[in-house]
Amino acid sequence: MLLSMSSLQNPPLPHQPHHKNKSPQPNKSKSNPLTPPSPFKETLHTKLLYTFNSPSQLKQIHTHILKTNTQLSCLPLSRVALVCAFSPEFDYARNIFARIKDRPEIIIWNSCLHSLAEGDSPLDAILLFCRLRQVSLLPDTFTCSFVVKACSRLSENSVGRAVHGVVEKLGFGSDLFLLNTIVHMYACCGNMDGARLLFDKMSRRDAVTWNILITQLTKLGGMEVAHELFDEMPDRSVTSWTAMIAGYVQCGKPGEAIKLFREMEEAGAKPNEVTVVAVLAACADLGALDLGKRVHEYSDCSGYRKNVRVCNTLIDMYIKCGCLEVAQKVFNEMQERTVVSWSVMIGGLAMHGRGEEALGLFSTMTRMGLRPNSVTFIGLLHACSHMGLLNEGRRYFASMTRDYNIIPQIEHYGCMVDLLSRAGLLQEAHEFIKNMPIKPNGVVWGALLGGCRVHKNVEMGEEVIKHLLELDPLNDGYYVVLSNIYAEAEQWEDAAKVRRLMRDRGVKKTPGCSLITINGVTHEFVAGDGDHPRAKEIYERWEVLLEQLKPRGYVPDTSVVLLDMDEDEKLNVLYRHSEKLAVSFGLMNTPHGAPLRIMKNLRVCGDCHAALKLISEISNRQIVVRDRNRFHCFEDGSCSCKDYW
DNA sequence: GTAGGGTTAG
Repeated sequence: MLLSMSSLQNPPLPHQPHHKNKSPQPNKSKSNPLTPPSPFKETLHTKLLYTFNSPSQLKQIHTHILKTNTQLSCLPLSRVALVCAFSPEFDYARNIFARIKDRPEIIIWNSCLHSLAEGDSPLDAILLFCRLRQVSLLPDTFTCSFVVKACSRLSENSVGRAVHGVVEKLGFGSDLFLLNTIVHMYACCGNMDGARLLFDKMSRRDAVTWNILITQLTKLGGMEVAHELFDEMPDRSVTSWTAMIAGYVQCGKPGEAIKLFREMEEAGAKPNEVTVVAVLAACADLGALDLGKRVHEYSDCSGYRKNVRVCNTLIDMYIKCGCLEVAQKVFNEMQERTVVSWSVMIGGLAMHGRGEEALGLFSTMTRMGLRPNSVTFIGLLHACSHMGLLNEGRRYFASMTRDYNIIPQIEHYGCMVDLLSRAGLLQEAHEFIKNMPIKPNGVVWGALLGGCRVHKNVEMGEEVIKHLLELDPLNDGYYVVLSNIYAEAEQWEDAAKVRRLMRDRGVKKTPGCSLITINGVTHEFVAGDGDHPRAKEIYERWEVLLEQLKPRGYVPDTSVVLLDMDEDEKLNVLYRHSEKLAVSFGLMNTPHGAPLRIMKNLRVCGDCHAALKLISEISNRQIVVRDRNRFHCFEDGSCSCKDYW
């Protein structure tokens, strides 16, 4: 920061001498009472008053005001301050201000500081503050709060600390508003010790003081300390609850977030728009459709549907809970949409295998003159890779930089590698990675590895795994895919080698786990689950299904089973994959024709995919499965992914 | 005049 601390802390300099020839002489010219108010006067006033950008234009208006004997205070004074603040005409402005009887000068500078602190260059607020100090203008608490705000936005801890010193020196050290702003400033600058020190020292605190500390802690991942403070604070406000809920969502604990939301409801606090956004995000993560729907109704009743962010999160929640049509309905009903609304919808369509519609929405969006951002392109490329839209994907990737000046990030490269790999262009994908201007990460190599499995390229898979094991040697997923590649090539010895490597390194395969919610109760099934209270019934239901599946061409594919065992045992493992158990359970416990919604922690295996397609036909049900990457909507014997996954 | 919110590649 190129700013001298001394300009903040030194005793203020005496007034600089005014330029006499520049000082305005108000009230000298009298307006002629016989002259009718001319339209010119009105126009000049309204037009110039709000359009002047330089001191010379200001002087022109000023002269006019003096000539017409108009009230000086009708000048937009904070604009005068802004225009003159960083020009040699600083004193000219001050001279005008000195003639305004009913308003102390500092108030005018304050409103100027306010807009600078909140605007695009908060640094100017700090510079102006220094200038005011130099000319001995005495700041008030407002002045200080705006400068502190500027420091927060710039993460300028040392300047902030200096301003804090000024605050103490001026005797504002007990102003609660100001101290809250300073606590926030320290926390924003990452100086939690400074924030905590001041917090502990404060003789009075209000909910805002606590909320500031809690919020910043949650942002830094300090959920435990945040929760302690939350428990300790005397008067929790809606913001306190919201900060905690949002914090849990942010750190990947949506279940905790929802637990807290229920506590909040019991405590009788009324969720506001921000709370709703946080809870909906938690519902989206968990696929908690029932609660999501309830929050939706609540938002309707409370008038929160006018809020774009609420709607965007609502759309995202429905998308991630598998209700694409409802999401589209919310999107269509929105009064105002932002680029985020469009991006959410485009990404959502991609996730649901509706690539063409995603592309269509993108073209509607751009036709309407809306500018896509980098996230929009992630959704778009995602749509292309999942539908095998090779040329479209390449075109969009080129277009993002050429037409929109958006520099591709690792995510965009990841999509491109995925696009090429799925399409079978493994060599080109490999070249693409090698030529990337940024270092490829595990996701990028992982996309290529996935392509090697689909297109059964053992050699390339072996090459790719080297990079992956270097980047992330403990990620079980990579070993599993490689082992699958070997198994599919019937290189059993190599598959066994991979399993030994896993064992030696202590890497364990994450067990598959599926969730299904029936009548508000979520049931969890883990692969091979024999412990479920209704395990026997569920297995029996599966056997019945199996007998219906076989005549329709279902042939169990045991190659996906990695374990070293005989064929019968493999079948046993295969038949206890978590999504098969969840579907059997769902069929047993829901009325005919009701759709089944299942959430899975891993990707659906090829065998389950084939089985679920047939089950949707046999049972005449829609089965929506959200796996770790995307949605599969099984209906009438086929899947929305069109088997391209 | 102080605190809190939306989309993101395998």
